[in-house]
Order: sequence, then structure tokens, then C-alpha cells
Amino acid sequence: MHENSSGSSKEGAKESTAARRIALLKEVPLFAGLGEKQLSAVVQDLRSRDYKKDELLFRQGDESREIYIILKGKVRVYKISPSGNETSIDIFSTHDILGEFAALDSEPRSATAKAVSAVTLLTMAQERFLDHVQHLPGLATNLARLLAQKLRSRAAYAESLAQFDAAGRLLHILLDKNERYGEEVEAGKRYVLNLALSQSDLASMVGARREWVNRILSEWRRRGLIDFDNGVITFLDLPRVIAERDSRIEANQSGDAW
Amino acid sequence: MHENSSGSSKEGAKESTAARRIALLKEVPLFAGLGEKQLSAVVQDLRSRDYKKDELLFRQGDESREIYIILKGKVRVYKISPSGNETSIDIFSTHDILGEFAALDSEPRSATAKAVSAVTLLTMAQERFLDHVQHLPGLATNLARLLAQKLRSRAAYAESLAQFDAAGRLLHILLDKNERYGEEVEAGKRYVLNLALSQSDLASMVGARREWVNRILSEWRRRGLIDFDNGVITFLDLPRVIAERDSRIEANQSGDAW
DNA sequence: GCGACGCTGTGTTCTAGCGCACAAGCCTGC
DNA sequence: GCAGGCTTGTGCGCTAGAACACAGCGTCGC
Repeated sequence: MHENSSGSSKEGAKESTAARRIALLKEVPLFAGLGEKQLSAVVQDLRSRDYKKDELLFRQGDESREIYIILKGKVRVYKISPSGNETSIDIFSTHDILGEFAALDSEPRSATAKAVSAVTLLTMAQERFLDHVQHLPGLATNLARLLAQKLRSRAAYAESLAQFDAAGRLLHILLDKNERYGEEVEAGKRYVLNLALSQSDLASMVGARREWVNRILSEWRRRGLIDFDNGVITFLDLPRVIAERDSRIEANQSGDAW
Repeated sequence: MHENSSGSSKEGAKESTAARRIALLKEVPLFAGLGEKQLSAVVQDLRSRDYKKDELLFRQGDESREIYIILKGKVRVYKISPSGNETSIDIFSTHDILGEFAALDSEPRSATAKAVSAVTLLTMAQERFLDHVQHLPGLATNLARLLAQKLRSRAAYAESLAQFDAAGRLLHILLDKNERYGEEVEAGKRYVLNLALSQSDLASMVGARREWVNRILSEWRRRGLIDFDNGVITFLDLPRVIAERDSRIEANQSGDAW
């Protein structure tokens, strides 16, 4: 707020930039629990970068190895199969990290990442990242924990693909995303989820056709469960939506459950 | 607590056990590149354990937190949905580790693990594991690398679920497993894959019904691509099987690909 | 102000594969 | 040696949802 020592701006600016960045890093789970000193070492190696909507961060098969930490905006990660269809793997938002695989195992990028909206992020080169992981035990365990979390959610996603029908999968994903990114409008009832995804994108995440997603969403709208417009989905009554999901799971069984 | 310097015959035996175990650990990717001293610290905290066929290592929802390192045998990991259906997540074999998630994030077990055959493994308690990860940078990066690998393969699996039809998914999984566990009988042609899984288990991995898996396998047998008997699958002509998989992917596109 | 393009919405047709049903092999225990 | 399980094999009707086909609509560039 105040010019700390005024005068020859540059130095002060630099320092305050570093301080500001450190403050930012503290919000990022990957760096949780690290001390000032360690964070300031990390900050040195981070570069800020901006992307416009639809710009690519990296492309499937690329040999780039940096990691990315999203500060603002959303990034969709998808694969393109030889037949040309896209499958969205996931969508990432503020404070998520991505691109760690390539950094860790030095394989080429396994998917493509594209900015869904305007994005601001920090990048770090592979060697620097690996170096920090080697020397900061806290960072290494944070990383392992985050990977384990991603793996859990990936496994749950794969499970839902194998178990549910298209509608159940869609519900599953929407509710999952709502937990991470949804904004509460009316506690326990109305939630707004802005994924900024087209129906085609949604379809590619649940392994269904765009038209089908459209029909399912329309039906839910008719039944007053949700509303949607232009990539923004509104849960009108969350408990009912959850009940809808659960009803698709239980279904059979009833006698011998206990 | 300790009685480390207490002499007697036991010491010799103990020492050689330790040496043998260290040799074993060197084969395990998780411990790759660690020095003797570090390995011997790790060895202290490992306990050997045996399971008979069909015994459970842990159960979905359990609060246990140890990690497991498989030395011999196969372990199937699966989830049971509220409706009672099993979905097999994966199958692990020699030198694989499992149970790391619960250790890393202290959540309950997200799935059930069962010995498919007689299994010998090593376990380590959560605190000891986390402690080693904190203090051995090499271990931490190995762990992160392994998690990244698992994550990649999980993502590829989820992608295949979303993109392919049941037959394609089955092919995908079988070929994937063959890369890791298959035995070469005739180079580039015949491979034997012993997953020790019933057709129902296979079905639960690819998200299809048992009957369908049976039909698909039978068809491939008729066409001379594979043979199968009692959980053992033989690829009679690997290149043709791979061609079969690829043909299911390309399919469309041809005119405008360029 | 007009075409082009991308997203949405909806009807119609056609098929993969689900959901039973049932038979035959094959272990395991009594 | 036979009953009760578990696995494999196969037939057949029937829905979920893919595929195709268009039409309306917003917006972007020119």
C-alpha cells in the first residue's frame, strides 16, 4: 500500500514482487507448509505467463517438460485419438498444478492442454522443479499427496465410466466439479458451476455424444433440477440432484444389503 | 526397546536376512538408486507377510494405512458399488507397490485388495513410510515418479473407456497387461498372459457384462487371434492382435486426414 | 449488413450390447 | 457319488444411445 522506501523505485518493486509472489505461493497446496526461506528459493525459478482463450499450453507428444501452476483461469486437458475424437481428461483451475508427469518421468506430453478462458500461470523448468523436490522434503511429500489425490479422483472417474450409464456419468462429473469449483448461491440448495465448457466438451468427458448430453440436460431442466446456459450450469436444488445420482446407483439390491 | 548389541547366534542369522532383503529391495523400482545405508534403514521397518488365495489385504473403507510391496503373486484391487457390482481397478504383481494413497493422504482405503493367488509381500507402517520419504530424497522422487506413471496409465485407461466399444476396451487392457506381465513364447508372435482372472473379473475391468466378454473372446478364438483357458490368455499372433486394436480406432477418417 | 461458423436443440433410424434364461463342465466337500 | 457352487458357453428380446440430418441462433469478421 505504502511506498516502503520510496525513491529509486526499481529495487523496491522487485522486492515487493517477490514478497507478493511468496504470498501467492502460500495459497497453493503444492507449497503448503513451506517456510519463507524455502519459498523464496522456489520463487526465483518461477516465471509468470499469460495465455489467451484457446491458446495451447502444450500439445500431446511435445517434448516440453515444465510444470504449470494456475493462478487464474481454467485449462482443459484432453487427448486426441487417432480417429480424431477428443476426450477431455480433466479441467484445472486456480491453484491446481499440471504438467507434472512429463517433469517427473521425462516422457513426452501425454495430452494437450488448452486455455478455456484467459489464463495466468507460473511455470517452472523441469530441472529446477526436480531439484527443489530433491531438496525440500516438504515439497516432495506435498507432491506425492497431490498425485495420490489426483489418482484417487481418476480412479473414481474411471469407475464411474465403467459402472454408470451416460446420464449417471454426467451427473457424477458435474457434482464432482461442483465440489471443487461450484459457487454457493443459496446454502445447500442453489449452486452455480461455471466450467465454461460446451456441450461437446462435456460429452467428450463422459464418453457420450453431444446430442445425448443435450437431451439429458434438457430433461433435467424440464424436471427443474438444473438450469444451464452458455457453459454455466446452475444446480437449482442440490439435494435433489444428489438424490437423482444416488437413485441411479442403488436401483437393484434391497433384500440382502444387510 | 532396542537390544541391538546383544550378542549370540541370532545376530548372524539376522544379518544375512537383512542382506537378503536389501538385495530384494534393489529390484523394486520404488527403491531404485538408493544406497546400501539407506536401504538398510528401510529394511528395518519392513515386515514380511503371506496371504493365501482369496485372502483380503484390506477392504474398502478400512482405516489401515500400511503400504505393501509385492514380492510374489498377484493382487486384484476392486471397488464395490452401492448396488453391489464389483469394478476391478487394476491388478498388481511382483515389485508393484500398493496402498500408498491411504498412507499419503490418511484417507480410508478407497478400494478392496484381494490376493488372486498365493502372495508374499512386505509391509511398512504409514509413519515409517512417511518418515523415510521425508528423509530420503531419492525415495521421494521415486515415489512421485511411480505415482505419475500410475496416473498416466489410469488416464489412458479412462480414455479407452470413454472412446472404445467393449471389444476395443478389452483388447486395450489385455495388450496393456501383456506388456507388463506377458511371457514371450515365440518372439514377436506368441505371448502368454496369465492374469488368473475369470471372465467376470475381466468384464468388471472393461465395464461390460461377462457374457459379452465371453462372446468377444470366443470370436477372437474362432478367428485364430488368441486362445484362452482358465484365466490364461495366449496371444497366438501379437501383430495381428495389435492390428485388430488399431483397426478399431482408425476406422473413420480417411479423406481429410491430411 | 451479410455470409460463415460454432453452438444448441430435436426428430428419426439403427445397432451394440444389456439382461435375462438356461445348459453344460468342473471343482470341493460331505 | 451326488449336491451345491462357480465358471464357461449360447440364444434371444429389448432398451440406451450412437449416427445422421437439419433448423434456429448468436457472434465474429469483413
